[in-house]
Amino acid sequence: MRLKREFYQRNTILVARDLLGKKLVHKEDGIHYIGKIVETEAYINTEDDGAHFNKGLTNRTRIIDESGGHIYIYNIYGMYQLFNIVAEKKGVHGAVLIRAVEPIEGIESMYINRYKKDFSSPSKKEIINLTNGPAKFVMAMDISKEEFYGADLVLNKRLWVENANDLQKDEVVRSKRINIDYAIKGKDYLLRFHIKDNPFVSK
DNA sequence: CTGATGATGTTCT
DNA sequence: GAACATCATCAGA
Repeated sequence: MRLKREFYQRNTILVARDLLGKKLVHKEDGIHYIGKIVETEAYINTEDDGAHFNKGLTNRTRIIDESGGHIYIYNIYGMYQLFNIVAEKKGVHGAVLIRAVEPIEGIESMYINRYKKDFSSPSKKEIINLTNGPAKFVMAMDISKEEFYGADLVLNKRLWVENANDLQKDEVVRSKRINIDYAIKGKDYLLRFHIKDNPFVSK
């Protein structure tokens, strides 16, 4: 079952935590990419200098105003795209960055997308490196800004999040977010969540 | 294994 | 013109 609107239209921090263990699905030309979400970060509001939208929306961030379940993808460092899920009700601003997934299905295609070579005798290191970072899994699962900026995970035919059983409380680790040293208010907020001991969590 | 560095271009000031 | 929610690669231990 895909997650419904109600899941996304909640407090951003709860959405970030509860996305752990759920499965991101992208269907494309007969290829079925599935990745289990193992690491997320919440970006909240005007009290959070780390959030792109803390001083109001711009053309880049306009979709954050939409209801929870929409997709916010943006370019970073000229060459990468990062994947976020909008949270909260329409008009309330919050988003969850997906930082890493564990490959479940479509691994062979992910391998070709990442390394541009045939899938034969891959090393364990190469498999871990497929999806253990926010730009890496986007490349592996062939998700693009052009195609999915503003898409709705509740309704979209080719991209959604599949429900899964809740994790045990002791499987979830909460910590500070990564690479937002520039944020004055928000740098030390504990808004990063990951699955304990999962090898695909980013370094 | 670790840490340092360069790539690269959109967005915002 | 600067900043940037990153990654691949390389040098050194």
